Amino acid sequence: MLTHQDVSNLAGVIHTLKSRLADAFARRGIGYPPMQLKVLRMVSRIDACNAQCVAQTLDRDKAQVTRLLQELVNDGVLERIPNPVDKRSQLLHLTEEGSVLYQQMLDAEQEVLQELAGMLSSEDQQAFSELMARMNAALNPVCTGL
Amino acid sequence: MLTHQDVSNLAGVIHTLKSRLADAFARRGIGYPPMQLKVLRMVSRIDACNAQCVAQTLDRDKAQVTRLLQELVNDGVLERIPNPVDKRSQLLHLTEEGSVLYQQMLDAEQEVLQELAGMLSSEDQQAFSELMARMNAALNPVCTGL
DNA sequence: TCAATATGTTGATAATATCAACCATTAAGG
DNA sequence: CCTTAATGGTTGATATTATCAACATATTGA
Repeated sequence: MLTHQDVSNLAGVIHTLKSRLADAFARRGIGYPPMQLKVLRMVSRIDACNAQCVAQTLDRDKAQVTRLLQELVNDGVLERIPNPVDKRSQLLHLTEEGSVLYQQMLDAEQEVLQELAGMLSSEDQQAFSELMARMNAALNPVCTGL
Repeated sequence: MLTHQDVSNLAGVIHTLKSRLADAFARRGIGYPPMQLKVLRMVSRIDACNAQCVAQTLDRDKAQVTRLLQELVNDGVLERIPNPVDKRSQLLHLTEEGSVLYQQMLDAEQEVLQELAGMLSSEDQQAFSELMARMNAALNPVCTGL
């Protein structure tokens, strides 16, 4: 039986992790909010990634994604290159500056993950990992495995 | 070993559940966002609840909580009654109208929880429940058990 | 070709969150 | 007591995340 309490606990965990990630960004002088890490991760992992890919895999509105990408492009973190096979879209990729930033964000994230891992036995970590994969795959098939 | 993927999956689950809860609210004509369910739950569960209690148990900024409560009080969902032992704070409680609304929200939430539960074996549900309780207790000691 | 669809942008606005300044009350220590 | 610090709450300003509708352009498919 699942109860609201389980979901509240889940939300509480995310709430805390997000806030700690923002702190870890701030400590490193990273001037972006946590969402931009998700965006950069998609851009860096998806081959021939365009805005539509980002929106779909993150399950976010395309208008929101447009604006997130615009900020990163304006700042020189991402570049848009014309898509040879579709003039409507552009392919996204990290600039050199963007790669450095992305790595800093990953370091910050790693720090937070370590903290979290330190609170759980390795059995719990294992169970958590498998459960989340199953749950997310069931709820959100598009977003899995990136 | 915990990875970003685990946390991304966790976040994806919450993202989807929140959006489904908003839909379930809309289907019932509930004109409040999901956050207000959290607020009403705290008010209804905490004995002699004031704004400070809500802020602390939800781990939200007190300014945010002030505004959430204000909307509910203006709409007649909540009442503030003077706290006899502290003139700075007021005790919050649901009006009759508020109790009806709260129950509708719980019904909507139950609908979403059923959907989620339908995707998991009862072993997974059990494991999930225990794991979330442990993780949230570790990360966020104040918020547990409400 | 022409209609439907896909990609992306823009405008408007809602929902969630953070921070600092401030007021009134209470608590704590001299 | 009296002063100072801490607590509970409000307000203003702003950032972050999210949603919806309208639009422009390009692609696809009948």
